[in-house]
Amino acid sequence: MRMSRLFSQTLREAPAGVDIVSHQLLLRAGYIRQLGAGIFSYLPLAQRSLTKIENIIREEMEKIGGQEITMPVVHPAQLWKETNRWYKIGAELTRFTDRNETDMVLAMTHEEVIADLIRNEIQSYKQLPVLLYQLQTKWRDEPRARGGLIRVREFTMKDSYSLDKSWDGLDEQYLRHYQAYFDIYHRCGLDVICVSSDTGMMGGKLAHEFMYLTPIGEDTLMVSDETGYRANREVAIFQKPPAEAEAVQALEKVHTPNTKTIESLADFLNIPKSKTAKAVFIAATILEAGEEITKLVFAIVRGDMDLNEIKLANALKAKAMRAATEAEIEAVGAVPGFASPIGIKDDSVIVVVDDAIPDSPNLVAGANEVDYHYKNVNLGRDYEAHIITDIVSARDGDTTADGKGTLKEVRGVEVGNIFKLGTDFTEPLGATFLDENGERHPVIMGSYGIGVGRLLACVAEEHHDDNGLKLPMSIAPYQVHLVMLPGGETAAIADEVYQELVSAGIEVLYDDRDERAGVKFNDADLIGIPLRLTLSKRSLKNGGLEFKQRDSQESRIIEREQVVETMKAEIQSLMDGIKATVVTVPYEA
RNA sequence: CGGGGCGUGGCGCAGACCGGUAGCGCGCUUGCAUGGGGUGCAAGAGGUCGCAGGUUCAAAUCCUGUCGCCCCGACCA
Repeated sequence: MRMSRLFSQTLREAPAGVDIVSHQLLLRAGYIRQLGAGIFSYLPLAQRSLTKIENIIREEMEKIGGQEITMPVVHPAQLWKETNRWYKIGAELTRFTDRNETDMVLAMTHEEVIADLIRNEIQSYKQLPVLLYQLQTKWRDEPRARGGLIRVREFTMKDSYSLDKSWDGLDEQYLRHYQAYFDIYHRCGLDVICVSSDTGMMGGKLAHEFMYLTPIGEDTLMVSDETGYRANREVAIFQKPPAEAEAVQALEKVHTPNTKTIESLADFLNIPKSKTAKAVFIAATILEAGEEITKLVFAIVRGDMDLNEIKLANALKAKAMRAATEAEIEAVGAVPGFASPIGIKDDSVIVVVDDAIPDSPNLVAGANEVDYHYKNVNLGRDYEAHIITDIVSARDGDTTADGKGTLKEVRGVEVGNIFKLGTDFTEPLGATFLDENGERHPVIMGSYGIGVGRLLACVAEEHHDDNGLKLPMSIAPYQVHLVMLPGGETAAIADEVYQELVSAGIEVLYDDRDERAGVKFNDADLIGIPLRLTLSKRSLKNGGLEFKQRDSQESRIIEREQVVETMKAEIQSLMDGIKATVVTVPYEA
């Protein structure tokens, strides 16, 4: 490609308010342009990289038996109503009606359509297992897009769906995806870790997320170097520091003016926060006898710990949760700031207690009276719990659940996920098959996603320097950047070299513009093609073309006759280097 | 959805408090010079100041509303 014709311009300065490196560089290097919040156009350079990433994904999907299909972006809402997600999912699912006033949705994922497809296409166990995948546009109306391509509303996703007749079959396909995903990321030059995760809106039995570790990541992960434990904080388990054993004391009301927070309470009474009980009020939407109802939930955790809303939602099997309003809290007789389950008569309130509380005697808790708390509050004697389970978040420095290691808190960007869905979608949609004995069973399903644009953004985060991008050979838009510095015969010779390289099947970005050396070198650095050839009067005098890798300071002269062969070898060598990073990763459930 | 910020040529910004000819840098066009890390000189093109109302003799500037974008939080696979 001649740069004089390339539909792309580099920018000296990044647009205002762009502060994530990948976003800045992809904009400045002319890869992407923004249309709206979380909506981007991909210019030729980005498109070429994305296509390469997609092809890597295709290869790895085909390797594990995947067959590519394409499903629609617009779905009749009927399907989503059948699985209940029409009702469960909030505003991130975009709904509209067509000209006949039929409810429609914009695809945010494709489990419904897959299940619909197979309920019509699959009747027999002989047709299973199957693995279907697509690379397709998703629309998710995120509350807040951010970080350039890190979090967008419209994006291309590789989503695959495994279909099996047995749970063992699902396990196998899940495992194959696990390794295939590592291979995909490694081939793109990205190192990731795999963590246990919540199943969220997907439902299902088990899920893992693939995380690129970076401080700009939106997910908090708990990892242990000693034990290899890795989990999203949403679900991370840990060993809770035990409270000191002591005899149960008599309940005692104390005057505690202006102590609405745990900090102020602990300070006022001069006790550690671990001697207090914190009450958090949540309005949870729960399905009861097929009806959605909103219930007030008292979540009780020890004052030195933080409530984990995902764990709480899972404990309640809640569809949705929000902070309760003061009015709702007061309506059941509790007093915000001084609230606790003690003396609450309203039996519609669900009390969920963290499992550290039963072992923590004589806590200080609210007296449901302004400026008063109780001392020596004990679960069982002073109040009852409907549910006792783990509902607090692990934190940096906590002990692993097995007691053998320490948890470290790191940030990550989720570049992929894998879900064991089981029959969550196939059952409601009636996607069944007949087994060897003529018995009908729901197909067992798995769902696996990779965000393609986000992956590119993460690679850009990982591979850059102060001057610009340094994309890995496997996904760089071009393999060689040929820089012609005008003067004498250089343009004519460079034209020939360009043709020779292209004829040899090498992907070349050829800077044929009448620009100064500084402009060309700076643009080349920004765009980040891995190999650079410079052809100038000086290089010719020195015996040929100057060769430099984007990722290196050194350069050397290559005779013109050797250029094609040398480039082939250099490309191969970089590809071999990437290949060496593609390794088997042991699966840890 | 809560909090904060910002909308002025393609990009980055000033002008606004104190209403009166819309300005700077980069980029773009043309010419001359230059020619190995964003070159110099000169001449140009390009903006109904997000949009809609209002106040005023007069609005980029003041007021009201609205739309959009960014950041933090909530939320989210």
